[in-house]
Amino acid sequence: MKLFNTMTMKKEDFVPIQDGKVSMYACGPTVYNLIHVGNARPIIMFDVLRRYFEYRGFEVTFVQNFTDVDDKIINRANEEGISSQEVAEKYIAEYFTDCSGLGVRAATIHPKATENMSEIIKIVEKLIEKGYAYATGGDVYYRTSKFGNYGCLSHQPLDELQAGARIDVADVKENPVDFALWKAAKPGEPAWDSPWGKGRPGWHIECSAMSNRYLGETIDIHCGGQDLIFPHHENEIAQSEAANGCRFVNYWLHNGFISVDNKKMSKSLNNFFTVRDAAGEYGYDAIRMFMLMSHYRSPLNYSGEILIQAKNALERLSTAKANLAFFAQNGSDGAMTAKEAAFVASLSGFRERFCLEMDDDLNTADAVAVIFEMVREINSAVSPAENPTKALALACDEVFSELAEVIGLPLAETVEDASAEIGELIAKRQEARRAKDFALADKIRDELAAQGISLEDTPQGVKWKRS
RNA sequence: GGCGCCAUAGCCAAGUGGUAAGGCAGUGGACUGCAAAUCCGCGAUUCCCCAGUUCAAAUCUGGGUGGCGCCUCCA
Repeated sequence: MKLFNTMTMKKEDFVPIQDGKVSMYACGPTVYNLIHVGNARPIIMFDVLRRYFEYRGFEVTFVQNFTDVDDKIINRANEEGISSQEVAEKYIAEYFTDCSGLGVRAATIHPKATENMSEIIKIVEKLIEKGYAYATGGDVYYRTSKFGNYGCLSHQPLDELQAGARIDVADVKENPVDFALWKAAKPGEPAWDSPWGKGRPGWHIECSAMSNRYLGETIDIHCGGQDLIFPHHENEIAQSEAANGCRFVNYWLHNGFISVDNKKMSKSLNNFFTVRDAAGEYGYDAIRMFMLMSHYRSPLNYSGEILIQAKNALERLSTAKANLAFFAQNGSDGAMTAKEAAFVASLSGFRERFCLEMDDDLNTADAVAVIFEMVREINSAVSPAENPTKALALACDEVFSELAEVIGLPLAETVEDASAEIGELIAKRQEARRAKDFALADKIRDELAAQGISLEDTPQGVKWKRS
């Protein structure tokens, strides 16, 4: 499997540290708000990566943290007159609600910054001991000039960063690029005891601490959005590698941005759409499909129109799935015909192509295309005209479901039994059709449509579904 | 100023040297009482522009144009 590594700017063959195992760390949300569609991209795409590794037989340990102490959380808490912890708990719950809707599985471990204070303090102490950090007035800063590789991930030399860095008035830092590891407590803020007095961790140290604690000194994959490359991931490298004296991460993966009218979707530009709102209008499934239909590193422009396109595309796949479920129940009995068996055998070609695409830096756009091509053939083979066996429908569904599950394709659930009331209306309409009373038949169809139930007349009888 | 990304049909989007996947929308046909769904067919002589390398370029090189991102919290 090849993955594009931001560190080397190349697609590289993935070689795990331990055979058959993958350790992954993703920077999770700062929990002070509902997530927006841009935030959803890494959440969805790295969920796909994790699923694909598992599909290929790897045992994956996936850690995603919650940043539950931060300026923004504190501000929010002050606005609402509740504690930071209450804000964090509320938005962690909201986060899981959205993830669940998006078909994103919970990580193996979801650690919180506030539950890792002793780990954080330990690393800061180690950095001070080794000369990579200095304490001043209750704050602790990282000494970037001491870390020779600073800038390696963002491919920016330290002097260029210095030229561009903001310099605060009366800054206590040795170098404008130095960043806070520990911040002295201000009145009214949540604070923890430390060797430097009461305070709280800086913005970057928690990820180094939690990655180290739950996954070890060197991990296989660290992922996140491209905007985390600098400074967040750069700083994590500086912290972890200086503290441990070894490589921090083997593969750095970064997703492209979602934009709106070609401007990056972001909270600061206030041009964002929350996942909650977008899902309310188009459905969570449309959001996931929207992401799956392009490559994770490509820029992607968000619009209502494109979510509708994604929703319609998904509908085609759901219809196919429902068709298979129908024939699994209503197909003919007995073993598959020779022709059917040959068709089922041919489906393995789609599975192979799907894997080739996924192996190529997680090309979900092509993987989805492979599924569409497979579905077209399945629709031909498992159609009323072919009088398919139940066995064929089941065999096709097995392959289809297998591939759909790998990328978490959100397919609508299958046939449910019609309620007595609906069944009666369908029967009444069939009677009218037999009597050539099409006006009545159409009237009943319209009535059902008004209830969100659409009918299809097939040689095998009437099929219905909720639209 | 430094670093980097993007430009493919009406819309979305793969493809990074061998002659343009897939989806949405549209449209013609089959099927249907009519629909819906499905299936079959149709749509880029061409991949922002110009020059170059090559037997061969959307793909490589150079130069332009347009758009975006990071360098400050940000997925």
